[in-house]
This record gives sequence, structure tokens and C-alpha cells, in this order.
Amino acid sequence: MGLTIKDIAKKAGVSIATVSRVLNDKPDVSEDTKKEIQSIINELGYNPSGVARGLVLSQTYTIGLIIPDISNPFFPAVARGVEDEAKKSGYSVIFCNTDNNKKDEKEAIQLMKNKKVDGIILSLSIHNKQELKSLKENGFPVVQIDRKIPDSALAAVTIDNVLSGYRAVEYLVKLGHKSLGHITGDLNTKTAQDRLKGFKQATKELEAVYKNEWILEGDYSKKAGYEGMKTILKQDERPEAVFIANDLMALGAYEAVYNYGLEIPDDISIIGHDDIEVASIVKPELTTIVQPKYQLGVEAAKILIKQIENEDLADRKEIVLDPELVVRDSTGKEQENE
Amino acid sequence: MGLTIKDIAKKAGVSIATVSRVLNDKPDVSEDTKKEIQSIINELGYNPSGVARGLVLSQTYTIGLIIPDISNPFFPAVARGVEDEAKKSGYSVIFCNTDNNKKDEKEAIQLMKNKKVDGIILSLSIHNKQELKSLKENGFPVVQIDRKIPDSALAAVTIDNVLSGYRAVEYLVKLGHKSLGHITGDLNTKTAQDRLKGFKQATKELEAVYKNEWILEGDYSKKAGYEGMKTILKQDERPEAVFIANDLMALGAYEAVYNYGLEIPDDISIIGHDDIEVASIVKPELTTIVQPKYQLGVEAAKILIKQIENEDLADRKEIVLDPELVVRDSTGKEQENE
DNA sequence: ATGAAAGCGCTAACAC
DNA sequence: GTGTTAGCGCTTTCAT
Repeated sequence: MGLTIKDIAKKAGVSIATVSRVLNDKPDVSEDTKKEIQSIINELGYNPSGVARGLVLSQTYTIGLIIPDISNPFFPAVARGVEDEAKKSGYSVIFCNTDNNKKDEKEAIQLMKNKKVDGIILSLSIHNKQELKSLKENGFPVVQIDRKIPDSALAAVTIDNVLSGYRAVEYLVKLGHKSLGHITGDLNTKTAQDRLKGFKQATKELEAVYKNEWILEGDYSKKAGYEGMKTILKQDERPEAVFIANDLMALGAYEAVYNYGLEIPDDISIIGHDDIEVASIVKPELTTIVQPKYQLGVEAAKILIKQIENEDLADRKEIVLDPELVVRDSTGKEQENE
Repeated sequence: MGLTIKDIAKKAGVSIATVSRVLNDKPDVSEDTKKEIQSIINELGYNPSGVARGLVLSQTYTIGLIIPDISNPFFPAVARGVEDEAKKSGYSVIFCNTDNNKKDEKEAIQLMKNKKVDGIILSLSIHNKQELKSLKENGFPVVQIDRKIPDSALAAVTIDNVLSGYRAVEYLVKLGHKSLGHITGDLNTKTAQDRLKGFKQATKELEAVYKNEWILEGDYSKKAGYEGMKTILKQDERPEAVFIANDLMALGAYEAVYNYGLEIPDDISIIGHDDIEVASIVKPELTTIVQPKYQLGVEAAKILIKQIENEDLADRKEIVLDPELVVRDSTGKEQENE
């Protein structure tokens, strides 16, 4: 382990400055000594200390990733995107789970500062405006992911959940469905609010109709999907299609439909959100909306690294990623024009 | 950002040594100066450089986590376990995906050395014995997870897949099933081999029976489960229950059973492996075996940190974690004794 | 083309 | 109880 630049210098009979030069590919070293030193480095398996380098350069080539929970299905793909993109530019990533806990978030940021990471990618609970502000004031490179704290004036990459709702309706209308329902997520979350907003907006713009009785508040649980759909089905008039704010609720809705002796999509169409693994396993396979999670990570890392390397604070832009439609069987087939 | 120990010392009118003492909670500082310095630290928001500390202490309080792919469903929980346990002892974790690619694995290890992590938790492809050996020779703290490279003589924490097969059979037999089948995973993997081994072993010990025609090789895909079960069902004699090496294949098997107009568990019982999300969603809910993934991460971190802090190479033990049975509805009910 | 030396921010003797 | 100083492993002037 203990191999240092001195060892190499001694063995090569040169000064550490010269070794440093070849290490960093600097000019003004004769080809001969360069070759010699390189071969010694290989022979001994010398690996320069990133820590020592970090100290003198005040750059560690490490970025921090602060997220609520890596075992939440949303984040693994994000993390992978971050790491892949970071690696491309020679950065590694150190990560931290916070469970949306304010104290843990604060500590995580503190930790990252302590480790002297070159920048941070984070997804903070809404309550932690304060921390973000102080990072900003320090001119610390930061990009927010998934959730953007309002007025934070920091770079952010998010997914457009209004568009999610819009896209769902748009597709349904394209299939010829005119009357639509919606089972929302937990309306305390911005995500659920946005999807509902998109649903209403699209319905209006595309001249479809919904009734307030067809919009049920859920909470992202399978049971809520079941109950919501039951409430819809027992009404005298039913919508032709229902957009459900996540796939798990959609599965619950499937059951409700079956219990009523109805068929999907013949009697009612269903479109979900998230594309969880099951979506392609259930019958009929669930049409749904996917979030570009991996891409989210990639974009975040790109912006962050740009910030780090340009020290260009003007680069604190916001990127909003578009969700994508995954067409399967739960939404019925488009009319053939024969 | 640029706040250093010097700034604190100057402002407090003391030497940096004194500041360092209170930073590290060393004795021989008067209560008064201690208080004074602490208040200045808080006021200015000073955060000592982990990098500088790392350099002088040759300890970074960082551990490396090298895994094939964080977005593979197995690893997020493992990573969470590692991070939680590491945090308890003041360590953070830096992670790297390798896709089981030999070159990437090598680079990941190199990277960790460069970052001067205090130890590494890794899951390497079978081909990379070499790297492991060199880590060991360097006396570098390492623990392998999930996969243990034979003869590596390094600490490892793994999950007992022989026991998985055994437990499955044991439960089936307990329910009164005597004739058993098995759809294996990809038999090129140790995991699949082990589950098969456990299946055979338990069948023998517990005096159940299987026929070779009831053991079908699969590949962990849903389709393989479907085909495997179909092959079983079309035989003249059928087993009462089938152990299927993962839940995805079990789902495929469900379909095959339905296509034959049979019922689960009345006509045939099924037990899966992994407890993926769908397992509790499908009807009948799938009885399955869970791997203690989170615990795997926790144990790995525990051992690693012990190694780091004791420098006790004798501590390179192996831990084998037991999979657990999750009883649901696909295996039929135990006879009531009335 | 190469070396000597200062310094990055900190800890740990060692002095007083 | 507190300060001075060497040094961790490196990069980077500044000489030569």
C-alpha cells in the first residue's frame, strides 16, 4: 500500500518533481526518463494518492449523491445514470440515504462538505430550503433531482408530471375515448397534483370530458386503486377510460373491474404510471407512462460536472425531462381505417 | 468553503494545535478556551477537511462498494444495508458498477485504492481471482458479498442457496406433498446449482420423491417457467408441488397451469424464490423464499469495519445468511388436525 | 530537462 | 494548558 512518489523517484534516480510530471503528462520531460519512470510505475504497481492530490488541488474528483432511499425503486436507475456519466469524466460518487429526514439531510450535506466533494446531486425534502440556500451562497456546485425546491435558483433536473397526465389523456383520446376518469396519487405530493393538472388540462384542450365523480383521490396503494375503481364502476354513467396515477393502483383497479364482471379494455380502458415490473406481466399487459430515471441521473451528472469544470454559475439551468408512453394492451386497440 | 483551521485559530487567538485538540476532543484544553473555540467554529460554520485529515491519518473513513449493477433489483437493498451500517461507525460509501465486466472490476479496485478507501466490499465475477489475491497480499480489508470466489481466503458474506432449495422442499413436505418437481435457474450459475442441490438433498432426507422428468432447466425468464411447467403438466404422472428457482419463472408457470385448466394450489402447489413485488399481487399470492439482502449489506459492513479497526486479519470470517420462507397462498393449506 | 522547496489543511510529537 | 514544528503525498513555482 505504502508506495509513494518518493519511492518511484528514488528507484528512478530522479526527483519527485519529475515523477509528478510524467504522472500528469506534463511537458519538459525527456522521452527516456519518461519511459523509464513509467516502466517503474508499472513494475511496482504504484498508484498515486488521490487524497494527497485532493489536498493540493482542492479537487477530489468525487461527487456526492444525496437521495431519500436507494432501495426505493425510483432511485437505483437514477444512481446508475449518475455513476455512469460521472465515470466518463473521471469522477466517482459517494452516496447517502436520508429517508427525507431533515436532520439526516443536513448531516449528509455536512458530510459531503467534509469529504470535499466537488459537487452534489441531491433530492431534498421540501423542508430543507435552508441548507440549499447556504450551499448556493458558498458557490458550491449543486443540482437538484426529481424534486425542485421552489425559488432555490439552483440547477435542477426533474420529470414533467404535468406532461405525464397530459400524455395519458392524449393517448386515450387518440384511441377514441371521450369520457375519462382519473385516480390520483396522494394529493399532498406535488407529483400527484401535477399529474392531475395534466389530466385536466389535456381533457380540456382535447375536448374530452370528465366528471368530478370520476376523479377519485388515491394514495398510491393497491387498495386505493381498487376502491377508486369500484367507486367509478358503481356509478350509473361510467367513463370509457381511466388514467391511474401509478401502476400499483392500476393493479388494484384491475381487480375491481374483474369483480364487476367487466373486461379490460373492452368495457373500460386503463392506463397506469411508472412501468413497474408487473406491468408487463399482468393480463392484459398494462399500458403505462415511464419516467426516464436513468436519463435523469445522466443529465444531472452532466450539468453538475459542467458547473464544476466551468465554474460557470450561469450554467445553473433547469432541465425538465419528458415521460414516455409505453403502449400495451390495457387501453384497447386503435380503430383500423378500412 | 475556504475556511481552515488557521482561520479559527487566528480568530480565537490560539494556535492551530489547540483548535485541533478541541476538534478531536483531546484532553489538555481548558474549559474556557474549549468553549470559546467551539462557539467560533459554530459561528463561522467551520468544517474540517476530511481530505487533509485523511492524508495525515492515512484513514479516510470511506469504504468502497463494488457491485455489478445498482439497478439490478438485488443490490439496492444491499447497498442500503451497507450505507446504514457504515454511517453508524462514521464511514461513508463510494460505489461503482462493473456489469461483471472484468476490466471494469479491475478499474474499480484501482479507483478505490486511489481514493484511499479504508476497505472494500465487493461482488466480483468469477474471473477476477487475480485482483482479489493482490488485495489480500496488500493486507487490504476486503469482504466479498453474495458471490465468494473459491479459495480466496477473504471474508465473505453470502446467502445459502442450498438452504433455499432445502427450505422450499421442507415446507412442501410439511404440507403433505410427497412428489416434487423443480424448475431450475440457469445452471451455469452457482446460485441455480445450489438451489437444485438443496432440492435434491432435502427430497432425499425428507423422504419425498422426484422424477428426473420433473426437473427442468430454466434460465430465470418468465418464458422458461411457462415452458418448464408445461412440460411437467403434460406428463402422465405429475408432482403435487413444484419449486421454481425464481418468482418470474413461477409467474410463467402460473400461466401454464391455467392454460391446462388447473388450479393453484388445489391441483398443483407452487413455491417461488426472491419475493419480487408481484409475488404478493398475483392470485393466488405466491409462496416464496426471500433473501436477506439488507442484512447481507449490514453484515458485510460490520465485518469490514471490524477488519479496518482491528487490523485483525484473523477476523476474515465467512458468514452465510439463511434465506427465509414467506408463506402465502400458492402452496395450499396445512391439514387441520380436527 | 530537472531539482529544490514551498505549501495544501491537518495531527501528533515535543517543548515550554 | 498551550504553542512550535515536522510531516502526510502530492503539485507547482522558481532556479539552474
